[in-house]
Amino acid sequence: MPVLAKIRALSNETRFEIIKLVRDRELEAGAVARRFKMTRPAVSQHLGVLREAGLLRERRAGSKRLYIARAEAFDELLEFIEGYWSPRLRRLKAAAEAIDRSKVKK
Amino acid sequence: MPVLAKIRALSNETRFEIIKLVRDRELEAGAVARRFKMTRPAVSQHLGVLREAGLLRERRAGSKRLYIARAEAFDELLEFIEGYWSPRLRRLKAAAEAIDRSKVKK
DNA sequence: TCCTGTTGTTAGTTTTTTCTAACGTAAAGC
DNA sequence: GCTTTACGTTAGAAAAAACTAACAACAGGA
Repeated sequence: MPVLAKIRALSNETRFEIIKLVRDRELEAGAVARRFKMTRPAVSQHLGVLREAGLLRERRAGSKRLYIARAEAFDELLEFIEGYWSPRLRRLKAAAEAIDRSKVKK
Repeated sequence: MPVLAKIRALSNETRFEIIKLVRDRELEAGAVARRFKMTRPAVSQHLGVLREAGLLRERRAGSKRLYIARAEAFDELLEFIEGYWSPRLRRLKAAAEAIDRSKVKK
């Protein structure tokens, strides 16, 4: 599942809030829906988008469906940003050290 | 500048690619535009969205405009995800240790 | 079996985003 | 001053996303 799909899924305010709700506890679909002003089917679709992007894990218990954030997804996001950013940090650090060396030579 | 605005800005494929282009070097607007199939004004608008969200720094040099990724923005993104995720990790770790202790007692 | 509670799915509308085409601005070179 | 180069901005069309209303599925009792 590509990283961009995860970012896209998080880019909607409702979904962004849902993710906060299910960070460290399972919550049933209805309980999630009750937190928002919009209709329950609308929230259900948002849950579908988050699940499709791999950000949510769905578990069925009787007629209920329980949702919770998927650890792997957030690790992947973290690694992506670190991977994107750290090469630049290394480059800046190397540049700073090169400047230091030239100052010492003077 | 809120984190959600940054995520929204990154959620578009073109903008996602632009950010990669200007990670560790300044690039003029035209050079960025030439990399994409769409018209130059369209890319200019994308640059505007990224700048507005705080992901890009704009510098004027004569009639040219140079863009490069803003370090602070990505640090903020990194901190946000870490801040969102680490409490859960702590909780899971504590739970695992509690189980270990109960096993030892047995 | 019939009814209720819990949920997803689909059709269709509204809203938002993305794009192009045309125009405006400002610096640089002649 | 005139022209060219390098851009941004605006208006409006096209495409995508988000929503509601109506319907379908399915488990769990009475």
